[in-house]
Amino acid sequence: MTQNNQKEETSVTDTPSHRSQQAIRAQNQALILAAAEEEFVLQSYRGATMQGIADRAGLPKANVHYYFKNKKNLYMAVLRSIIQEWNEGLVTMTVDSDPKTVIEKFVRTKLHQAFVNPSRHKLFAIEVIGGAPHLHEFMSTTMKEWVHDKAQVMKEWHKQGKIGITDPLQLLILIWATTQRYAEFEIEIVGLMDKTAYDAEDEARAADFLVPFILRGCGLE
Amino acid sequence: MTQNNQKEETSVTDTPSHRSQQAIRAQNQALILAAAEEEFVLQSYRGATMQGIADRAGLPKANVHYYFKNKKNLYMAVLRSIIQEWNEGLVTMTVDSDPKTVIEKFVRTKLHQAFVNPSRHKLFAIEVIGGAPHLHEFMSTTMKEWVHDKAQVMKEWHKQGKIGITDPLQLLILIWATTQRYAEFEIEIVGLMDKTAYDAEDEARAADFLVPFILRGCGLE
DNA sequence: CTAAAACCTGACTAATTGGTCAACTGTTTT
DNA sequence: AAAACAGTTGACCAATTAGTCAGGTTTTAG
Repeated sequence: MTQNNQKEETSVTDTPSHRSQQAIRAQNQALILAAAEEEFVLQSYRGATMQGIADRAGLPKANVHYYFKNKKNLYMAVLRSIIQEWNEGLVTMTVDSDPKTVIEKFVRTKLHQAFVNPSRHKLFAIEVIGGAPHLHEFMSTTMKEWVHDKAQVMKEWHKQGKIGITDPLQLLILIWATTQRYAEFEIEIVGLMDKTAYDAEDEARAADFLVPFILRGCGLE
Repeated sequence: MTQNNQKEETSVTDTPSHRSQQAIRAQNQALILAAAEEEFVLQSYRGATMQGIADRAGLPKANVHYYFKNKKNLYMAVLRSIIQEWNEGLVTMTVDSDPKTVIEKFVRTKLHQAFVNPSRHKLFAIEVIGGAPHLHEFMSTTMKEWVHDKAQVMKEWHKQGKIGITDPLQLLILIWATTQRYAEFEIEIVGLMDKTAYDAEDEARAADFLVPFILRGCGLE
């Protein structure tokens, strides 16, 4: 498509002639962020075009620039919303918690996030695979603290004989890998299942496999 | 960098004044493929530039076009070499095999490949995450056949009570996810270990964790 | 030795695309 | 009501980059 600033489709809800500027801002920003998320996943940073994002959002390109100064800015905004979700998926885990309960909850939470919002996980993965140039700060602060904290707890569990894992970091890596995989490799997995998209039971099927598998792996149950 | 066709660095081995055309072709193609692999991983398809690949290979851009007609062609050539490695990592697995031995071998092989050649795994992952537009054929033929074949074997194992897994596809997904993760998320994992690169023992550490964990998960040992 | 074939490359071009801007419309405030 | 402010947008520009090509050099075959 050539540089073409046509507005092809007004937003889903037919726009009333009077909208508060608050509402306009919020709606348009959300619209653009969602469009950008999809576009960045599909085309990755350099491949995504501002025009493409604008088209997907149903807005002219110049309007996208009005809300997000430039491409990098928009990309960072998308990443920020992903990090926010990551923070919400955290499970409370103390020395006194029951390992089995906590691990099961953690696996189910992460798996649910993966099925509900695969695009975000894909984008996060692409960023990390490409060297995480925009996530260094997050990974070396928030994430590292959380990991070290939880590793400490799990080491204590092991000392108390509650769990058969000596290297908690490896376990965290495994849990992330196995849960997020369903989002990241959606196309492959769905293809191997001879479908074109996950159906309603696939999350449950994955959970029913993963939870007992991981608990057995940890020497629980 | 502006469009600049300078040759900055002759290839590693000081070029003898006489080289057979066979040798020239082989060496340059290999040089370009390796450079392209790195560049495509770091910048992803659209972000990678022919100039960047040429620079990395130490050749002028026009020379890259001489060996690989165009960018897509070069990208496909890189993918083809990745698929080739995938095919080499296959483990023979029949109904009469010992599940424990086979699974351990499979995990170790995949893990080794991940540590030895992380770039390829990263590129493969980026391709799949982005919807596998160039891998459809491979995934719907070679890969699918292999998976269905192995799933059949594992189902038979389960029937004979040799293994505690009812859904072999889920197990394959888990093994791929956990082994390849060390390549794909190298930066994250290395960062969480407070290093800048894997050291000599990291592959062994991962194997020592993964192999028993997965075997326990399968109800073996 | 010579002609053909293969290889090499600097300079150029056409297309794409991030970003700007000035003029405009609609909303809020006083 | 009218000034000030926020949102909208088509048209434009400068930078980047895939791909071409003509004329060169080196290797090979006869």
